[in-house]
Amino acid sequence: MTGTPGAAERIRALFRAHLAARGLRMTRPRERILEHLLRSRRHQSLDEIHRALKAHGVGRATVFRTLRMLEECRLLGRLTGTGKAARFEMGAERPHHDHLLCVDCGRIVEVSWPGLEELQARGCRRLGFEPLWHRHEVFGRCASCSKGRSRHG
Amino acid sequence: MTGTPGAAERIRALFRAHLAARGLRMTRPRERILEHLLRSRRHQSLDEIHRALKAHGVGRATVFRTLRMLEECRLLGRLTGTGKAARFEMGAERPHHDHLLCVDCGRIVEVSWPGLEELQARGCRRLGFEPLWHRHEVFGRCASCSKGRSRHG
DNA sequence: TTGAATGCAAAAGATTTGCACCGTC
DNA sequence: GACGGTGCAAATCTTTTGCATTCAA
Repeated sequence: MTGTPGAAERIRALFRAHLAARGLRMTRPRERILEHLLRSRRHQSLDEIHRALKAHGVGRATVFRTLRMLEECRLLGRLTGTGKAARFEMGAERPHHDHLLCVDCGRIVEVSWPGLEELQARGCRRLGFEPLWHRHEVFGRCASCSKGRSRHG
Repeated sequence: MTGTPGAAERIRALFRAHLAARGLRMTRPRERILEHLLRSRRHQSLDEIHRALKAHGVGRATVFRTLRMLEECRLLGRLTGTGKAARFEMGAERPHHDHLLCVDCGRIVEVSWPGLEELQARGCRRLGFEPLWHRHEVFGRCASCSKGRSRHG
């Protein structure tokens, strides 16, 4: 689910390194959360992740705190979307990756626009702004919803 | 505070039209909220706007509902930022307008990158995605915070 | 006069923390 | 034993709604 093979290993390693670097431990619940994120579909909310794991005795607070950690080391990205609860996705560290969100059906399409990233980087540089990460969400209608609309008015 | 002179008139007119179009009324509180947004600094939270107007008897719910209306007719934009409460700004209808948010000092810089918008439009078109609006927030360090950092380590 | 609009207060949601107990080094 | 980790439940913070009353057309 994270694209290139080996990406998962890399993410596991990076998270372990992040933990080790500050004297923290890789525990069973943390492992479960990470594995769940690596194997299941993207863009889940905290609540969905918790529901999927509570049968294994993983608490909401632990999910919350683990997600925060993963965000801190930039392995996890957060989407605001149109709704209220934030949604998460692994692999936010890979570059050139934005989102198109369909306001009709809720579908989320991921896009890579390297030219755009470059432009952004250049623009920041010109202002002396040091970019760390970004959030780029385009709201609109996906191909099929757009089609359905123009047909029916 | 909205840039070009005449922009305020235009926004007032558009809001009135939006209300009229659905049989709603321009009332005193709504006017006050709109005027406040037009004259004061951008990027205020619902709470800040309410605090500024409650002395005039404008309630929190009214601010909330009016902001929602302004968002609906795309006269108001919403920033998610890093914190919890959303921040708002008038004039989101003008194109080519993104945000750089300094994670150290909280400063928000507005930028216009027409090339970027164009690239985005082209990319959407290629996918049959019909863009309606977007949110583009770059998190990082502004020039002065960045400078301070490299000096001190 | 009539239906929309308002402010208040409370509900509903989402996020975050305190704490007593558990597990690992 | 010390210290981090955990789940639960409660606290906090934000967003949203119900309702009796007021107001604009």
